[in-house]
Amino acid sequence: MCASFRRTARALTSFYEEALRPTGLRATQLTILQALSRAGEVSQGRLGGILAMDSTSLTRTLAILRRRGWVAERRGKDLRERLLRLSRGGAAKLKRTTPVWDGVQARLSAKLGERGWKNLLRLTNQVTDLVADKGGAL
Amino acid sequence: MCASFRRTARALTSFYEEALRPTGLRATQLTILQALSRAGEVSQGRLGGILAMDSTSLTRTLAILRRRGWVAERRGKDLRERLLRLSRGGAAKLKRTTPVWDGVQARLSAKLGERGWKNLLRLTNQVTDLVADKGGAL
DNA sequence: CCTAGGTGGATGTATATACATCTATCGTGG
DNA sequence: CCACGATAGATGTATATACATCCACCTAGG
Repeated sequence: MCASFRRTARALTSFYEEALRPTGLRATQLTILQALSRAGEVSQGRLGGILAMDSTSLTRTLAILRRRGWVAERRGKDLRERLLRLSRGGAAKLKRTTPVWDGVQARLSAKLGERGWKNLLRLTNQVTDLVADKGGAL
Repeated sequence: MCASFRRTARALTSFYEEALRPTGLRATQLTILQALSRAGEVSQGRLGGILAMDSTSLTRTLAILRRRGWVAERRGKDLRERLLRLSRGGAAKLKRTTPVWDGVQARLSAKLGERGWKNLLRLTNQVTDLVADKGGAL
């Protein structure tokens, strides 16, 4: 099951990234911008929870996104925390990229069918919840 | 969809690797040994096709597996090709690891149900086939 | 106030993965 | 046989990702 999911994730990533290439955003980076757009200002740890990802893994990816000016961070009352949010430039980038992303999804959705698409999203989220303790749907 | 699959793949990988840790095999490495066990002697490019993975990405992972003595390679008639196969040590390692792997899968299968499990495998393979040109079910 | 244990991230290290590019080799038309 | 375009991997570079460990900071008990 793990191998099947990893394999499909590779295939899907390749499919999405081919379309996203002209935008200069990697699939993972777009995902983070989308998550921040929905979540508002969140700590790095909380973002890791949302993405079912080790929060320390985010340190490097976020460094890239900050360098490019798409993500801003500040200290909260708890000085250990990094509160992350989409910067103005990040919001603009996300807005410009969304049509491309919609296009890929539409092409895939056409192959899977509306019902298959929704079913698959539901199932993958269910599996994530089953094996990850912390949750918070993407 | 890409983000959902990547997210679930991360969660599943973490779930499997926690169980596999005592064996010293990473999930990806186990997958390659299993693939070689089923496929017999194959070229690197063919293995990449089976795993829906860029064949040049395999160069590094295979180097690790060869260093550990689990995978053997030889030149074929076509001197550009690397023909890969499970070494004797690799077969032994795979055999020792399989019970652990079975255990994880059983635990997950118990949560998903036999029917849900098979359904999910079928769907993921279907998606892979839809977005990847080359195939060959895992 | 002060200390002890806990928590949020940063950093070191290892693996996973892709793509562009390079090299060796292959097969074919001349 | 030979030059040329095609193919299999190797290599350079960048990102994605995890875990162990470290440091700073927090919180609660004394």
